[in-house]
Amino acid sequence: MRAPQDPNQNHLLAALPAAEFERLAPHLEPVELLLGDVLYESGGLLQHVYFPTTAILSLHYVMENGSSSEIAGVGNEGMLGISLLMGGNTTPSRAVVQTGGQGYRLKSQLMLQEFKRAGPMQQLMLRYTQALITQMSQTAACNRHHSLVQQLCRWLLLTLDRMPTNELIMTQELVASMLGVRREGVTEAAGNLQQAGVISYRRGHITVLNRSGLESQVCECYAVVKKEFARLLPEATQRQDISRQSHNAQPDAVVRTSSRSGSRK
Amino acid sequence: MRAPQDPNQNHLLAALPAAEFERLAPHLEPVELLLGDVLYESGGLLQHVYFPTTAILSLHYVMENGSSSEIAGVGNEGMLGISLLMGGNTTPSRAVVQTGGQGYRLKSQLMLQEFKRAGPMQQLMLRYTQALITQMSQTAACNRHHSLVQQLCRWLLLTLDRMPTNELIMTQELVASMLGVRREGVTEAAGNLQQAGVISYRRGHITVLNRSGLESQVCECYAVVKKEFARLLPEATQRQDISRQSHNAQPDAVVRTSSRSGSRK
DNA sequence: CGGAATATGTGGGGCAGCGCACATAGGACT
DNA sequence: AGTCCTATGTGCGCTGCCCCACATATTCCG
Repeated sequence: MRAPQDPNQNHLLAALPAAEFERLAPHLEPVELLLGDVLYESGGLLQHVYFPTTAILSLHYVMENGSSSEIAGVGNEGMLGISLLMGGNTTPSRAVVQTGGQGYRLKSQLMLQEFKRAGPMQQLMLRYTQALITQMSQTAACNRHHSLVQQLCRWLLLTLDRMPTNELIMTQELVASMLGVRREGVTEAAGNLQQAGVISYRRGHITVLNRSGLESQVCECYAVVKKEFARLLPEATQRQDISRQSHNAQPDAVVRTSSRSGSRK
Repeated sequence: MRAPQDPNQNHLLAALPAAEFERLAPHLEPVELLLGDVLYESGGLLQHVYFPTTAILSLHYVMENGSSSEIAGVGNEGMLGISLLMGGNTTPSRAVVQTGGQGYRLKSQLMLQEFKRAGPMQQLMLRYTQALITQMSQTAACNRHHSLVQQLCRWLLLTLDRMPTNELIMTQELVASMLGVRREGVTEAAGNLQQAGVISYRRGHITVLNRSGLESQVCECYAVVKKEFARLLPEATQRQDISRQSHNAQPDAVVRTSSRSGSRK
């Protein structure tokens, strides 16, 4: 149904030296990730870690009163499940699929084994962790100091960077829950951007028409995060045209994630 | 001038197995940390990591427009300089002394060496990193969803837990810059708490009179962070009365931190 | 003891985002 | 074509926090 994927589409996997990659490749299990799938529940056990290729995942904090905010996003530049490596077997945050697509998953056990070799994989994961921390910190400060429009621009740009196209499949309601604001607020902010000719949207679709328009309105937070990623993960940031040939370009069987409890609402 | 300190006053150091502790102990350098000292500048090189005993440190993000927010605090339960271990040689955040006191520092080189043994120290530090991430995430969500008073309570409780007394040496101006809000906002919020008999303050001093009063007004974020610390670092959370006897209870020479550029404003 | 510096109190006006209650419109399904 | 569900637009009053300006109080220090 979908185009076959390649592990090298994930920048972290692509950045691994051949030896490490070979060791893991047979265990990388291609998965189809559907919008709204809940990959980790807050406090739940981590059975797998995920390497998105075309999908985008999102780490959320859900508050007692039901409102929530995105803490960080994970696309093809990263991995979901860092807290496994940090030694907790559970995450305190919830992980959901923000943009449907594909990815690979790996059993926690195997990932942990590889990490504990204290080799290139560990190096890479630690640097990725640092980048993630930067993203979270910046989000915290941005939540405090910047306007909704600025934050929307930041979020759009970060998402756009993880997408092959410039069209997001995304309702304003969903965007609102990412940013932790009211839906009406997003309607208004998106309206502004549309009037300015920067984006256009219709029922569940947002198309970015003019990227530099976003960049002119975004707060500094976007650039800070991008720069830190580039600094910490140069191998994973640059294009990987010259990288390894695909291994299992034709995945044997695509596994669907089981828990789809969050598909609606 | 001050009471001599003991490395075991820092919970992370106290949680180290004897072998690791012995290896590091000779290199732990006692330092006096003064209110306002800047230990790391954003983007600067990390020369040392710090283990506070009686001091409290604070990680800040400073925005382009000059406003700032605390991202996380580090007291005797933790260590400053995690990003060294994650592989960046620099921090993106600024670290300042929030409450004057004592601590130990260790040359980055040595810390890194110990970390790379992939032994108990690495385990401990990774778990601490996870706890720190939780704190940052919770801060991000809290900034979005909770009121100033709630956040003030959270901040007071977290700080109190790191203090031997219940009196903070702290102006409202400083608290405001921690929370990333206006000074007047803090005045108002603190006024509420004072009227409720929960705290009392005078020019630069805040005394907590009724801890449970704070707990009744605080948002969930406080408990979440505490719980996660307890889960991840049980050795470092429980009392350490039974731990090792002090090694250099009488520090040979107390070093003062050099960069004191931030002592005022 | 008197003055300067700093910390805190107070008030007015403004605005961004909230909560609520609807009105409208797009798209899917029959 | 009609129906229903969901997504989006809009208006209102409200509140929390902002910005600015200034009044007072405390402490330090010469």
